[in-house]
Amino acid sequence: MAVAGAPLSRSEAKDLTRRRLMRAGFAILDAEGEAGLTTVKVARAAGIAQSSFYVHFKDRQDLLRALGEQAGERLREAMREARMRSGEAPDDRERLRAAFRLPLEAICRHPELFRIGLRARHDPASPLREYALATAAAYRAHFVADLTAMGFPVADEGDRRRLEMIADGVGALTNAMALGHLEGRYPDLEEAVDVLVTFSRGYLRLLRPPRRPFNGI
Amino acid sequence: MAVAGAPLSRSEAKDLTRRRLMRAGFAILDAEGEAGLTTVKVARAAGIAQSSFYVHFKDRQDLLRALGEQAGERLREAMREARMRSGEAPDDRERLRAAFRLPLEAICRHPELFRIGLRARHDPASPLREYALATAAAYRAHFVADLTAMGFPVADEGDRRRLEMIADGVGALTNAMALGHLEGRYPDLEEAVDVLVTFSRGYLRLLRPPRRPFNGI
DNA sequence: AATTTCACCGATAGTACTATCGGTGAAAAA
DNA sequence: TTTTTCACCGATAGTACTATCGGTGAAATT
Repeated sequence: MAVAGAPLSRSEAKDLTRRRLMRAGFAILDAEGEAGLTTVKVARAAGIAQSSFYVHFKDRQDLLRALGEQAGERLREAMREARMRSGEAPDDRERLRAAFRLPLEAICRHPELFRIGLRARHDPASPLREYALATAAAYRAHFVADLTAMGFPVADEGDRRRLEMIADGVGALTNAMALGHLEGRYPDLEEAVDVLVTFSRGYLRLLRPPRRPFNGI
Repeated sequence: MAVAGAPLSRSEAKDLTRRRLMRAGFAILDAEGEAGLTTVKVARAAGIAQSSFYVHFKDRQDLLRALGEQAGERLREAMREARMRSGEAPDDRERLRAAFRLPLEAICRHPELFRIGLRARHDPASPLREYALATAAAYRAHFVADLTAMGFPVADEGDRRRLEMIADGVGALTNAMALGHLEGRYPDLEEAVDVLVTFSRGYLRLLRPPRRPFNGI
């Protein structure tokens, strides 16, 4: 807690208020869904008048847009970092587990962003939808890159599509395991990693010898 | 088209109107999401006055409840039927493919119910949520039963949970493939079946010899 | 034939929210 | 010090929707 009232400049104070609005927006979105996010609620939660909301955002849609953008950025950043770190594992077996564990941990570190994205992805009316789809696409691209680096055959259009489908499947599996963990059904994250490894044995049979050093899945 | 005005009894006419409201409700829910479903729109689409909506449903929530219930019933029924039919295949290989193909086809026969359920499942404020969760649970139970029948080891609590997790994963994979197909990314459903078979090779290694005749996955 | 029932209608009260406007005081600029 | 800027406020017009009410006519019942 602050010792005394900090001497904030005007722009610093405004920035702080905006951040409070964003934080309140995420909390409401997670707890009550998109329909529950009103200018009245978000302003009250941030400690300002409803009308002052419009000092920071053009309208309600503008806030949703900003929330979607930030959520997408943060999740992609977390996923990117997880991918970087999966290369640090000592051996192939641990590297494979890390390639599954780190994204799961990244998701569990931001459960509200994950849930919000999952919801928005399927809602045709959501302004957040485009960001949710972009995040899902980035996730898929991440797995496609990993599998390609590991020597997954991509000779023709059919191979290419199969690769996309498998990457899509790995994403869906990861989401399902993360959701089960967040909902308390799968208390041990390591068991979730086990299951992902089990499924992966199916498609890893398709690999050719790697072209360049193993860097992920 | 009807040759002339059918001589409907009063209760038949009322039933018809109610069905029109339900049909309109599904269409709006699919196209615009839950927030887009208003008594004004659904009544207009069904060709009655907004106030007459309340002759058929207690309130807006009551309609959503009825829609959720019916969507869940229909999807579960379609899935149950698919499961029955997967036993008809000539050999083990075809039986496995049928166990993946038939649920996919069942989903693709009711794309709007599938999308509505997918959305509601993640929305904390949705009255449809309970039905979506029930459908997902039934789906999981279906796969659990199949795997158990095939000889999946269930010695302790850990085995049991792993089985649940794998069933959960198979459901997530099926949904992902169905969604990709409905969105036009995976035009050939047979390729989606291929991918599901590929993933299944991972967990089928865990099987013990089947206790009773193969009846599914 | 007389009476009752009821699906439907238009009108409207009530509610919740969005977005705008003019005013205020303290920070920032002059 | 004087002037300007601007984040914030309360008030409120406007919008969209929910749910109720009394009335109506044709079907159903008597």
